[in-house]
Amino acid sequence: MSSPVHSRRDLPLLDAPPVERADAARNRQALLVAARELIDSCGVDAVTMENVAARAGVGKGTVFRRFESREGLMGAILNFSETEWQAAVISGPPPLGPGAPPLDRLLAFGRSRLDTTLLHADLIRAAGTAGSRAAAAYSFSVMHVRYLLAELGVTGDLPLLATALLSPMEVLVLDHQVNLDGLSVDRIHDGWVDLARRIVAGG
Amino acid sequence: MSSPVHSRRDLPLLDAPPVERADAARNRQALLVAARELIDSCGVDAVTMENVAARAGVGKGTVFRRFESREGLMGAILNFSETEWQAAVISGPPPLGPGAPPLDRLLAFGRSRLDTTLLHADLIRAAGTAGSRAAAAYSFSVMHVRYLLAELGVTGDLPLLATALLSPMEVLVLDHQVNLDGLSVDRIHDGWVDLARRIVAGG
DNA sequence: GGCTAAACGGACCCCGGTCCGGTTTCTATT
DNA sequence: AATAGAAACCGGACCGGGGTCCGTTTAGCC
Repeated sequence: MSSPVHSRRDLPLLDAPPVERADAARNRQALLVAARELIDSCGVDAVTMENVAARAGVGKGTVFRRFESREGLMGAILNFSETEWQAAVISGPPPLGPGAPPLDRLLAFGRSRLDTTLLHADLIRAAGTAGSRAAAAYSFSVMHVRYLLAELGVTGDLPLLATALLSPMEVLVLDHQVNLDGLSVDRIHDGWVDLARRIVAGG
Repeated sequence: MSSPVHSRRDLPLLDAPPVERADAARNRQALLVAARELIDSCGVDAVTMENVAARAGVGKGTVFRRFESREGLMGAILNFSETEWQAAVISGPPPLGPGAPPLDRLLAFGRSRLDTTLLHADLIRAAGTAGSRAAAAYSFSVMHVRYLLAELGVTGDLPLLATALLSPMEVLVLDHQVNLDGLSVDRIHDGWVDLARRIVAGG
């Protein structure tokens, strides 16, 4: 059935992606680069699956095989940008990073997340479900806020309280407030700080 | 230039919709009915602009002229369902309607909004921007919560606090919690009550 | 070099959205 | 009441883009 000697590929070791073929990996890179360039030069709307494919010199089918859907592609690009931010939260300088008191960290997190969301608004919107939530970014935020709340001695259903702090930062909500209600970013931020204060003070 | 006697149509009286022609109104009705039937029998996904048009016995262009877009059509249908709910909030029996203490009303509002959102989840999602927000439904909710908060003596940026209470009820958030995180509706509700408590207690 | 599993590509389908020439409704006028 | 004219409406051909499919090619392994 099989030889007594196994090459390294024989044990999947439970790695979810069972290794990607070289050409596949090359194309994935090329596609990400092509998409990024398109976004930078012509905006998110110019990112057509056919455009991206053509620019990367591959067929349309390949884009879908690598990224599942347009949203998936956007999600992948977004993830790249967000990783940087996550690093700043995990190991950057205080007060966003570790080293400052929990409350300072929480407030810094709020401001930072607010700015980042607005900065990537187009991308997040285009990434749909794979955008703010589901993707790594969201789980990470929940985890982090939850941790800070615990650190602050807040008791209760922490995951839900974290959601309460995070959901007002959803693109949809922010978009509405900024573009339709005409609220300033500063005011929104102040509101969020107040919300955090009330939640923390609640014990 | 014009006769000294004016028929009633001569003064627009600032009515936004300058009156709809009879056939147009008839088609609008027919289209709404057709769409509703399609949703009830085959689900939201079966609501194709062409399907709806065919079932209503009109051309595709007509659907777009009446409802602007698919999202617009969904929004129109949704609005219909939501009107009922709004009536219950404004003038229904307590504690949801008037007559109960503000806190009771607020909590009843939370539960009711939660259930309603989940009930119409498909529709709200399909209505996109015209769904939970922008549409009448959203502004109404903000206004109502704001009013109840004022009644409860809460001070601060009331519109933002209202948003803080409303944004955890967005379909996107709820969907994620229920379908991905596997949270029960009751737990989400309890969490919301706790959130309301903290916000009100904050003064 | 030969074999298999995976990747490739582009033709194809479906649906949302646009457009414009023909038709219907409404009002004013006789 | 009949009619003329214009504004509004109608329909369906048309377009672009997301997503699927399958016959063909290629990378990786023996």
